[in-house]
Amino acid sequence: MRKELEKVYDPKQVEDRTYQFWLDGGYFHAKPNPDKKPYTIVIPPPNVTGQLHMGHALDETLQDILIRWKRMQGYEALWMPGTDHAAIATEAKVVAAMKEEGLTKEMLGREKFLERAWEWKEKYESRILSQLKKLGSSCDWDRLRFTMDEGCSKAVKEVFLRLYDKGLIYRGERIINWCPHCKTSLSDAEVEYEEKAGAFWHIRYPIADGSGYIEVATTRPETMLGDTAVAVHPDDERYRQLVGKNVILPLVNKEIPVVADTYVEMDFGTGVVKITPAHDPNDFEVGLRHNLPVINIFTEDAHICEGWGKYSGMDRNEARKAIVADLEAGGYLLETEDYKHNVGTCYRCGTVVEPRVSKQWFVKMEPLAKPAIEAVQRGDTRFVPDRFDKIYYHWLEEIRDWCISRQIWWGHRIPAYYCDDCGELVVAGETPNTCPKCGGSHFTQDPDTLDTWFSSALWPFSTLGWPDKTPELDYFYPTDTLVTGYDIIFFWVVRMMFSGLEHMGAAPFKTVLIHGLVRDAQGRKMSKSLGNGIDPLVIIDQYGADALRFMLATGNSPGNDLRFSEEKVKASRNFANKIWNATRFILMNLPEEITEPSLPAALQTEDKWVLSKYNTLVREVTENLDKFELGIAVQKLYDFTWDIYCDWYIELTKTRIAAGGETAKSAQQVLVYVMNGILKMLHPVMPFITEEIWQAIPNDSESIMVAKWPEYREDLDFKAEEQAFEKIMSVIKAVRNRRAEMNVPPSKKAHVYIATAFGDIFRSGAPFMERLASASHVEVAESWEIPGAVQVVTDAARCFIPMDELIDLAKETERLEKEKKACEKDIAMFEGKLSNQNFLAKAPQNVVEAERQKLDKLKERLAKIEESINALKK
RNA sequence: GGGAGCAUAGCUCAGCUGGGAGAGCAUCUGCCUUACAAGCAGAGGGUCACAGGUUCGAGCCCUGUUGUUCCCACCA
Repeated sequence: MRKELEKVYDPKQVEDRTYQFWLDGGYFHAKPNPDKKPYTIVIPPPNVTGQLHMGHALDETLQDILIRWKRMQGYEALWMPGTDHAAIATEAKVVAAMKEEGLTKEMLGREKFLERAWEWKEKYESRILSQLKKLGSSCDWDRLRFTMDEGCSKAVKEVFLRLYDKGLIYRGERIINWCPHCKTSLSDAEVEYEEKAGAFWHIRYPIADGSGYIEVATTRPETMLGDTAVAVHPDDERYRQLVGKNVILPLVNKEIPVVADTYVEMDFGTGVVKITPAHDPNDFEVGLRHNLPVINIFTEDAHICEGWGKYSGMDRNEARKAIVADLEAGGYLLETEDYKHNVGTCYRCGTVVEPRVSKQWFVKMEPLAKPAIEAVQRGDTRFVPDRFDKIYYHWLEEIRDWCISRQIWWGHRIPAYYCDDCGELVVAGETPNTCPKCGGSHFTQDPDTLDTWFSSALWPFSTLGWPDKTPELDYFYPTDTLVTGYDIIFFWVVRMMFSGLEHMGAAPFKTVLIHGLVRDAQGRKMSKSLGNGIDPLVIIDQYGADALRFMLATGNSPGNDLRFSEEKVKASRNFANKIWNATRFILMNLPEEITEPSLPAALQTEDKWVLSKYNTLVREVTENLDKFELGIAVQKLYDFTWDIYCDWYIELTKTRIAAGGETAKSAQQVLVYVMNGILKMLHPVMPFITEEIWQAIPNDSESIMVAKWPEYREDLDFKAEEQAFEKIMSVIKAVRNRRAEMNVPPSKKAHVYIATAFGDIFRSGAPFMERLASASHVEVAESWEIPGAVQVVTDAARCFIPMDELIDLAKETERLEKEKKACEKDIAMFEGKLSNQNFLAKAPQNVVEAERQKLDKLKERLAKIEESINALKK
């Protein structure tokens, strides 16, 4: 007995059960298989801090579409899953949670803190994994990884040692970006610049010899405590005589020199810059050039250090106010102008970053960046859309050394050790036994951890077992497609590229498919602070995962942002229901003997029409997917399924099914065959409903997941039948149109007389016209003379519908005259084109031929309209 | 300061290598036609931002302009 389907598709009754069915079947698992070609995607590992948001939903949907499609095409398709420890973000969350209990990191100590962090990880990792499963993601869960698991940690350590040995990792005192809230250094990529309203304070610095003063303009008066010079441009006539003299630093009452440096722009501000090497990256450089002292005035949380009198202990904002007030009181403040400027903020917490001089670990980027640029230039890796390669190049060309050490506890600890006796630095995989310098035997490990992106950079090979030589690494690397948003090209894509090239000798992926951001209905970025985020799980609960996935995949093109709209989800849900009901129709009276999707020996015209259309669809959808045009592929599937298959073909089969016998059976076979193919092609986008239906109709595999992707078949190319059947369709459409214009209800049937040169085609199509064009009876002849009938004209036929009571002869003539005019206008356009010698000479032959055919059809139609007008006049 | 994207129906967006402008939603009309009212059959609605150019032919290619969004950049 076949399964009965409910009247309305209910995702809730299907999704979890179906997902479990797939897990039980082991369909997600991939392993090295010499008989198959590999296809690999590594997941951008979601952070263990968070939960699934719409951006993830989009990212995972695209990946799942690709991986399911390739799996069906016969590839050994591996989707490598995992999560990211998200160093700073997670640590901040754990600290915040501890704060509620009145605890701090220091109170707990490193070890206890890490225990808590691991507990956090377990809890939130399992949450996000279950959310990924709700979406239908077909990840190989047996291979689940975590950036801090044993294997990934081993890879991280190995990479650090290798780069250090090559001289590509070094430790140095530099000015770096410091987040006073997270209390750690940040890399350049982790700083976001925001335009903020500020002020430009003009301050008088008296010249030490009493000869007057010099006017300095600054946006950061509070840092003046750390000033160690004032700089002017060497060519600046105004200040030339002051270079080499000293000025007195107000409030501090200390003499500092005036130096000349080309860094200063003469025509900006006053042309005089105060130099604070400890708290500004440019000033730091100037300081190096002029051998200026570096005076750090801030604590790690951006409060003024001890030793600055009443300012000590103030945070930087309080200090600014106090210092400005004191400058004013002392007569040093000349002017305050409003000023907008870019301020660096921490990408995790939004706090204004404080440049700070400190000892950090760095990766030397130039030698790594070069091969990464070349790999894309060579075409080893391709961005889709390709405009992103410019962004990629630009960033790598401008790249500065990467600060990789972080002053937090949650993360990979830096494998560097310092001798307790002599301070000697030893970089090693584990604590050294003896100091190579002094022979001491006690060491302290560097307290810092690595940038979270240091481990994600290795993700495409660390997850496959590197540094060990595993069969997986050999088989699945390089991976095929990386799917990610443009917002993390710098953080992640770039770093995976140079890491893969450096350590594996090959770029980590062939294609980088870039998608945009998911925005809200008003086009705003979804964010926590705006509270406009939409929880994918709520949408799944309401409309089903398939509807959400379909919505995310459709009407979207690579690299572009996508606006989330519940309306579109509803439309997708309706589509799911449409397929569901089409299946119910198939099953309603499907004979038991049809047990597999195969075509009947004898095909009728409409069968060939639908099969030929279907065949084209197969070819196009596959081509679109090959080109990563997922949105277009999905749109075509939608159009075919709804319009061609449901609205036309199913309706056409009804007369045959009602008739019963062989004709019914063959229609049902075609119905099953085409539905089978539609389901396969829709499966990557709508995995749940397609599996559920697959199990209910005749199929050829135990799960649609492992069904074979449809292929184009020469023998299903029926161009002639397509054209023939479209003649019938045009008449049906024209009659419907006419009736609708006249407000004739479908229940009012009418005779239709068809005058045509294609008698056979129309005679065979008569039953369809009866059913679909409300014809009580159809008669076909070469010509008819039926006075007073409503006339409908296509290029292939004239139709007469005797509805005397409805017809207004004058109006009918007027309408036909209008049609005639429109037709003549079109003809004139094509004739113009086809009489243009240039067009004939230069346009491709097939285009000319196509235009000629269109013209011929129009002429046919015009002739028929004229006949009809003449008939009316009689 | 440099770079990029976008501008197409009332709204949200497709439109593949240039060949007579599309979808969903919304609006209007008529239908409970035994798969589906989450549906069916129809209709209206567009100077494809603007100005030039290339071409037999431009929504698509080139140049410029305007509007808008974003990325990058050390003008204190």
